[in-house]
Amino acid sequence: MPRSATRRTEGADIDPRDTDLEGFVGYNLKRAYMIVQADFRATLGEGGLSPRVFSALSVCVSHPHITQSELARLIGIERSGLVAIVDELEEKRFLRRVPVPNDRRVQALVPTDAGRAAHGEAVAAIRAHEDRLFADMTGEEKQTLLILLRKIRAREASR
Amino acid sequence: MPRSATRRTEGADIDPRDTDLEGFVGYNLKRAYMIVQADFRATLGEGGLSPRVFSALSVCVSHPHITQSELARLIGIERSGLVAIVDELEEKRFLRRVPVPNDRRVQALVPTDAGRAAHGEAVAAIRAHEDRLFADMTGEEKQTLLILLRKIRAREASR
DNA sequence: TATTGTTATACTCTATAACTATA
DNA sequence: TATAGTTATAGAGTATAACAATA
Repeated sequence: MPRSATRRTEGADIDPRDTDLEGFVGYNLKRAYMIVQADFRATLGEGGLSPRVFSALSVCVSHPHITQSELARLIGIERSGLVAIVDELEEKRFLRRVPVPNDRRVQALVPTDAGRAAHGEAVAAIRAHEDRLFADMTGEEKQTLLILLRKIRAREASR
Repeated sequence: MPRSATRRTEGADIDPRDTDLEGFVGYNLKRAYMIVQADFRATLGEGGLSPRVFSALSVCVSHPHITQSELARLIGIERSGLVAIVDELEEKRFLRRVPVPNDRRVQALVPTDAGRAAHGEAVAAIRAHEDRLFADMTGEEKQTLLILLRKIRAREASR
């Protein structure tokens, strides 16, 4: 059956592959990202950490006493956008803003015990979520994907 | 110089690789996506098509007389969200909402000559943008990336 | 009853600009 | 003059729920 016969208002047999859209990395990147972040949120649940809040907590755990400006740069957002994130983490008692003696402008971010525990649990949940979501990919494929995504990210460093 | 000596409020020598964050596909996906979509917008400029508007136009050009519901499903957004997109494309005279004889509920989307022309120009600009952005990747790497991203997208079909 | 297009609404994420207090 | 944190604000993008018209 020629496609032209069923093209109008039919749609059921439309092959998404024949749009030039499907050939673009950007489009596929967005669709994949939407799926992963939706599943991330579903995994961590209603009161759970959002992707960006988890990212911030994760860096604070790895780099205690990091400043907000450094953290913002590291996770790729503006300083102003970080305020609400740190507010949320501080309200949850997952970290504290600690004054720094030598420079009274900055406030170092220090994870609490509860923060480290919550981080550990989140990491476990997210590992399970990614294992589930990428179950049809081999370990090598996942590694290749990481390498290629980091290659795109490397473009950002030069800005 | 051991890292512990420079850990506090220094930050200049923090290696982003040593956060567990960097090991997650989701995080790398997001960072890469942010870079690509920002460059997309910069490429198409102020009055230019946004990613989602381009996507909609692209599918309309490939599948003239597609309905809004079909289009929404194809590009992975809600019907309600498509209204503003189609409004914008119709205001720009890039497509028209055309009544369908057999079913007066639906309105088929038909690209205009101007719409097809604008689409062609956008495709050329986006190809150049991706060629530039992924200049350090081989053709094979780009192909691999597309395949892996589509593998993630395949998860969505089962919902 | 179900579907199409639509509106109203809210939420998340991000960015810009301007402020303050420090340096 | 410059920087850290902050506030105010606006703009994308998305989703949910409800509605009228039509099937």
